[in-house]
Amino acid sequence: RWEEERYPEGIKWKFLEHKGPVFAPPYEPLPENVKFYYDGKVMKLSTKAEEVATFFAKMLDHEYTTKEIFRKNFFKDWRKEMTSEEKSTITNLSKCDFTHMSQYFKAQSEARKQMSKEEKQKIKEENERLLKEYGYCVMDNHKERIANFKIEPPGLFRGRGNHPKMGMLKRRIMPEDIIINCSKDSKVPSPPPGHKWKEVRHDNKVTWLVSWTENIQSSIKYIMLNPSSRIKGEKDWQKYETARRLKKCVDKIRNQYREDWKSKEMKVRQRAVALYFIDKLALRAGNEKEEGETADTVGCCSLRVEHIKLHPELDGQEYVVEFDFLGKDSIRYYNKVPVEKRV
DNA sequence: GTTGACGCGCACAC
DNA sequence: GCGTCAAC
Repeated sequence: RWEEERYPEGIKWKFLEHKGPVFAPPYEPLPENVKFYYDGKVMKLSTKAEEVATFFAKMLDHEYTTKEIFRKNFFKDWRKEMTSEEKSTITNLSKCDFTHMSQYFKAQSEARKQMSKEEKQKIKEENERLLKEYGYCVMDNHKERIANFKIEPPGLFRGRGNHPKMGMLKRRIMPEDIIINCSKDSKVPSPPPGHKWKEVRHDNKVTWLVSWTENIQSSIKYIMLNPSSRIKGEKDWQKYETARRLKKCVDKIRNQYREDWKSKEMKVRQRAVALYFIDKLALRAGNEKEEGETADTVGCCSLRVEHIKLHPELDGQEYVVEFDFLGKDSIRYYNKVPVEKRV
């Protein structure tokens, strides 16, 4: 049907109406009998400092709370949430004892498992109510399922692999952070009482309903539609169309890069070798990354000398390239590949 | 050079 | 959460 009623170039929809996001539940302070200890002594934390402390307490069993970078980043961000009094007392993370808090959360999760049928049913019904109210939108005469209408609660950033920002505080997203996208002729969702949206825009050249900027990488997060939606299905179909078009010209591309290996220009030869490896090994392209902002991972075009060994001969094979690098998600790629001499 | 808008897949809790 | 790619 997307072939029947296609939009002009770049237009994604004509009408869009939705109820906005569901925010993370507010922080509930710990019961008085759950204690935090500093340097062996009980210490009552302010609500803000306590909330961030609970994030750490919930992760206590994970290995990364022992990692230097994680602890350093966490402590720095935690201190920002403290009162000046707390700040002057709590100066060493190693003197902080979260074990009682941790035990409390374990007991809570046990209690949740032991909930009665009625209590579980109540939660289920509440979830269904939220889904019914916020889980759908109307896009061009169709009611569509939204993929992620709940905004993630605050917590500690982990990241994959050896991430320089692990342990940093992912702050709570507020209505004031939120950009609402909908059509001019739709009913604009209302922010929670006493709050305002950052912005309401009407951009039908994009598919998202809600966006905000996350504080770790300053990257934009979106609320978008479910794969069952027209907009996602159409895009998915186009992707396979691209693959089918590639099938028609892949032989030509392969011949071309083999020709380019012989070029006088080094740039052209390099590009041709990169393309060859992407083709042969299905490597990712490998964009440049900002050092210190992300884990040190690479793809084909960002490989460095230390990731490659060239063997004129190895295990009875000639011209072997040995790859050893951390790729996407810091997953190790290790491979020994015999190639043509010219490569 | 930077950033906005996506698609993908793993880990984890339920 | 992490990558790509095109638009800015």
